[in-house]
Amino acid sequence: MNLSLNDIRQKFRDCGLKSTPQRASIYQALVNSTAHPTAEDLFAQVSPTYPMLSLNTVYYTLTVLGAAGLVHEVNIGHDRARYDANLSPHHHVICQGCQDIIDVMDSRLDSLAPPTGLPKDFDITSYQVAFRGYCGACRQSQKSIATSPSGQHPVSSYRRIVWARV
Amino acid sequence: MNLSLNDIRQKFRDCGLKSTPQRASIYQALVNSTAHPTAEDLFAQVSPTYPMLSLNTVYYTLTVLGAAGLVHEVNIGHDRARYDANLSPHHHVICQGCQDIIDVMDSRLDSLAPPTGLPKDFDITSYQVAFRGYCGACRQSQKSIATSPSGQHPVSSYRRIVWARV
DNA sequence: TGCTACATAGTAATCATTCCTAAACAGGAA
DNA sequence: TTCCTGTTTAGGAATGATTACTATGTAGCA
Repeated sequence: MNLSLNDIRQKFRDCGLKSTPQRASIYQALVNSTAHPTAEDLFAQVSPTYPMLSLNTVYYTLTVLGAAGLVHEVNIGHDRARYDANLSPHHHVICQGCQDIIDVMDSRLDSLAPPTGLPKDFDITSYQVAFRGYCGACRQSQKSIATSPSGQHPVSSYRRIVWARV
Repeated sequence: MNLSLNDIRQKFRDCGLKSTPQRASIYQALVNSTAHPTAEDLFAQVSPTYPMLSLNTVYYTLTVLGAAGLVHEVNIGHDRARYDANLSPHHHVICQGCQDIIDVMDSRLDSLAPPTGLPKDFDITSYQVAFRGYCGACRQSQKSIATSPSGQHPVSSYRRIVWARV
């Protein structure tokens, strides 16, 4: 996207939000990213400019921006929250290896019929398609694990078994 | 579904899993539920029968069953993991009020075209549609908040602002 | 310029989940 | 049937993301 700080100040004003340097920087970092960063990612990105910045503030800012509708939380798992300032309708492709998220804007996905068999009084407000799979790099490393000479399945390391999320 | 403990023992054997009473009970509780319970829910459900059961065991069991492909994790947010033993292809409707999840089996959703604009070497293995909205009960309570005489927006309580997940 | 409510930062608390360890047990071998 | 071995279980401790609390700072309005 690439909004200037001035654009952002204006946007905040339009939404009735106070504009502070920290808040603007956090939002700018998010708007200018397509990587769906975590709170920690944003913190790391903005920290050099605002060394006193608290991770707490990042969380608070994301909450406020979320309530204002400027930011969405992206669900790819229960582990940690990732954020997105892309407000145009879109969907996601998630690599199950590196957990990278790629935006998908495919108009064919924008008009799915509401599902059948729901309780009558259920009110659908939005939907999203999450595609899962493996990016090129992760397919490579998968293959090398599958054919590794040891044949040792990585499951042995206690708990960290990864399975296909649904 | 309603599998007997014997069916389950057989299923475990087929998958090369040891069958223990705890494991079978946890799996049975999950298979017989459509509520997509959390680990804690399952723990609460099985605990009366096995008072010594540890929540730890529930997590370990879910991990093992997941690796065996008998169980899937359902993502509706980053907060806590919910589980599903329904292996037939299906999608979900999530109430943003009570966080209830309803299974949707609508064959029209089972053959979406792969999205355009992906890197060539990305390998899509599955996808899922998540519909969001509000169930009848939650629509009612929403309405009563919106028209409440105080007009107080619930945002005031510090951090717990809930916004539409994407 | 001064006031006031909201924002920030620091620290502490919370809570789901994972890790570690010793004891118990399932399932195959003798 | 009994024994052995590796897996499973339970308990307690640790981790890590997120939230809560609180004092101080500051944006934006009068």
